[in-house]
Amino acid sequence: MAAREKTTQIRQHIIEATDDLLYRKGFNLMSFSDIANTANVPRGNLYYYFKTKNEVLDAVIKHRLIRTSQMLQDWDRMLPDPLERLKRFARIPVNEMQNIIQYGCPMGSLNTELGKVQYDLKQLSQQQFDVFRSWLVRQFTQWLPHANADALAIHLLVRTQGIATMAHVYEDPQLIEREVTSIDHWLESLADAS
Amino acid sequence: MAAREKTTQIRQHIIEATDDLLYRKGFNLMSFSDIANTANVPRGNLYYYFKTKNEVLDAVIKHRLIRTSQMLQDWDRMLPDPLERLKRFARIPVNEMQNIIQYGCPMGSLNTELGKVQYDLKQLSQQQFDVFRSWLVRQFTQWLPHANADALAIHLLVRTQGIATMAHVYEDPQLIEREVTSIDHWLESLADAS
DNA sequence: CTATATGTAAGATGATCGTCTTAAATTATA
DNA sequence: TATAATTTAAGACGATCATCTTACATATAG
Repeated sequence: MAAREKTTQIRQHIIEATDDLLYRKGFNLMSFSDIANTANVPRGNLYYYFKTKNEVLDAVIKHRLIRTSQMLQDWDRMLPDPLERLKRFARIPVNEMQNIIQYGCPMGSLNTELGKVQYDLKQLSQQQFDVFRSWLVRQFTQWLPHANADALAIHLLVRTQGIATMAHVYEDPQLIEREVTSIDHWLESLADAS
Repeated sequence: MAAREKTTQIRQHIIEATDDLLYRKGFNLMSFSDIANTANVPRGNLYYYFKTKNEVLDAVIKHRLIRTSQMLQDWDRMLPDPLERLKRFARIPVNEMQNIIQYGCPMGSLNTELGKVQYDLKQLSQQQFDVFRSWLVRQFTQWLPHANADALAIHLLVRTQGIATMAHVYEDPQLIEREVTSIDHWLESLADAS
């Protein structure tokens, strides 16, 4: 294999390993040594790929943005109906139940952590929400042209974030089921109202 | 002043200063030196009052529990109607707008932070939610005896936590206003339904 | 007043942090 | 194959962390 290729591959491997580590440990408790161990790269060598810890975070979030965009594109292709797409979004907490109960939402928990002291890094985590927000706005606009699509999108994000936080607090799977069902009913009531 | 009294007073002063610091910095980035500086107590002396950082956290959360209980008792005294009490609860994000936009919810952000790695400390932060949860259940039970009071209480907690998280993400005061109004409408719709 | 308990203040300790240097090993290029 | 560029791997660096010891000051009690 060409060396250039191998380098890119290792870099990608580090990013993906760190993605998981960041979710499970949080940014402040995730050390350079942790990253090196998890990715099976010598600590000194890690510096060759990323000069600072912030650079790793930047790469991980950029990777997340791509992954999310691809997922949403897949949904656009698979699900022709905007309502079905919105319901698919609302089901994320159900599908990711175990992780959410144990670690909360990957986006929400990161933003909450960075937003306190590392204000400069917070805008990075905000971008993760932007991808979902603009996608949700498109779905609502397409579905209900005369509604306030952005307010509806934010409302959905509010409720899913609340579900993740509270499910994490009480480690309660049923809480997720109940609240997601409630979101479904809300979505359906929107159709009736228009 | 008697020495015993003075000691208790200093201890209390440390707790209250740390309460604020914990909220603004988070647990992991709040060092013993930070606590000492904020409370104006020499670092070495701090150890006399609290043997470990976890002990400080324990004291701060116990202090929060008392403060919250007293606040809810005040509401019980001031507001005779359970619906008014629930609306008062829902207005917390409006009253604490600036803090929430800048630092998120003190309870939610702490639980999210501790829940990842320091699982042993997570149950401490969970207690903060228990106080609100049981109080909310009492209000709903009193107001709507035939409803699932716990599910309604959790739903309210979900939405307020979601508001705090998203208002913090987008630093958006209007988001709070809009979502709290939406909660008010939801509460009123419960009265109509029964 | 004296002795004992309580409170204060500074600094030591070892571990770990993010960052950086450097020299050897490997690979690409000519 | 010889030379240059890239990659690897180990360890040094100063800073800061939570924790602990110790010597000293003050207050309490007999």
